[in-house]
Amino acid sequence: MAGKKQFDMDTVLDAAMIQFWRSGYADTSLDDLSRATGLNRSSIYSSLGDKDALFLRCLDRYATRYGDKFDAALSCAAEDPVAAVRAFFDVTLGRIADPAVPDGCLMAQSVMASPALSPSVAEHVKELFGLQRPRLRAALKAGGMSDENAEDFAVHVAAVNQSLAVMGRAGASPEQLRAIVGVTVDALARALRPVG
Amino acid sequence: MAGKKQFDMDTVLDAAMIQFWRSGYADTSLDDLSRATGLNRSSIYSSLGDKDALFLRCLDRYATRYGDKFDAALSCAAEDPVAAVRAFFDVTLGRIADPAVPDGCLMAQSVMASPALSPSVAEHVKELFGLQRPRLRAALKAGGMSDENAEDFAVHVAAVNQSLAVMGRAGASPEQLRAIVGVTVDALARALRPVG
DNA sequence: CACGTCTTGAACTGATCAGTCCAAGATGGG
DNA sequence: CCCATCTTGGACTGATCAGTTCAAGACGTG
Repeated sequence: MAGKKQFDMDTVLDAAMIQFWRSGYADTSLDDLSRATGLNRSSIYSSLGDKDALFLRCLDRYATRYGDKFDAALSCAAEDPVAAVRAFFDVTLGRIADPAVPDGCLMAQSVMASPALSPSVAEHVKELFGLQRPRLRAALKAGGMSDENAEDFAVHVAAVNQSLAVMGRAGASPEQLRAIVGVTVDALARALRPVG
Repeated sequence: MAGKKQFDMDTVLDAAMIQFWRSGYADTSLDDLSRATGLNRSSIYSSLGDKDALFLRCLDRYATRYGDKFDAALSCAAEDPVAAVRAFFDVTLGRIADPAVPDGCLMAQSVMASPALSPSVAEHVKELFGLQRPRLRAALKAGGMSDENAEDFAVHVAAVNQSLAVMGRAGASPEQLRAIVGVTVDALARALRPVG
């Protein structure tokens, strides 16, 4: 049973991340994590640290995985900023539609639950959550938007993107989610047109 | 110490509601509720039922209180739908700015945490949460919007309104929250203008 | 003033929580 | 083949959870 690690770290971290994602920090017990990962409690502690440390690793994993996808979606912003934002939203819509992964958004629900988290974890959550806005602002400026408009649209798009997870968990249909982003994309296209 | 009720029901329900609102269902213990309301555990049980029953009463109280404010804000939609939606958002912005009341939104965070709630409570949360969209749709149609546009804007405005609570809890400034709604209000004004 | 009724406070129950500890045993180097 | 090393499983700890029970005692009625 021992002598060599009996598990694949990536598989285990994915399982833990999905567990936190589905149930949130407060409603995920170490028994849940043990069941989800297939690891015993002492293995979790010796390999991954305590619950807070594991949660932080899952948050970082989530932020990196989807952050990379968001960056890729926005990479064409200089040529076609509207298509870039559309692709940005598609990352979230695709994630919501993916049956292999829970509804909702680990970042959004962690932010909402932040008063119940330990202060250092709550701080980290807000930092990761705050990465979205500058990412969008840079893309919109690269797409030729004025500083002021880019600032406003960046925070608006970040807010709408985040709202998709909440609306999805509330039972909104894919069509309704598309309508939500449609209004924003139309407004962006209008704002980017040379003359108002 | 007894013979007559020692407390005011409205005061107690407000205190319980704010406790759930601040910390969420999972992270509010009966000891927390007892401390917040000033009532003993057995008084809570005899007067208000168990934790789920009390939570449902707090949800209804929240939905009614702010639902009435949203209705009042939208009451001028037939004459000036843009001003009505602006007033609608102002209800939420005012609530976020109110220091007497927690950040966030009891409905939004309960929806996000719904997989951890008992099924019947989760159902009720989604029902209450879903009241926002028809309210907005009716107002926009009264303001002269086409059925299709009213449908799309209703779900968009509901999503953006909900996102304000998340963004506020994540640390967004009042100016950023105003920028988020500004994009939506501008898009609405544009959509309502007689000729595109 | 006496008694039935009802609220209240505190102790209690069994379950579950995060975290610790240690013996059992598998592994790989010598 | 043997032994040091490390993972693993399961038992354990003390704290906290939701919910129950019951005696103490304050009120209103007669």
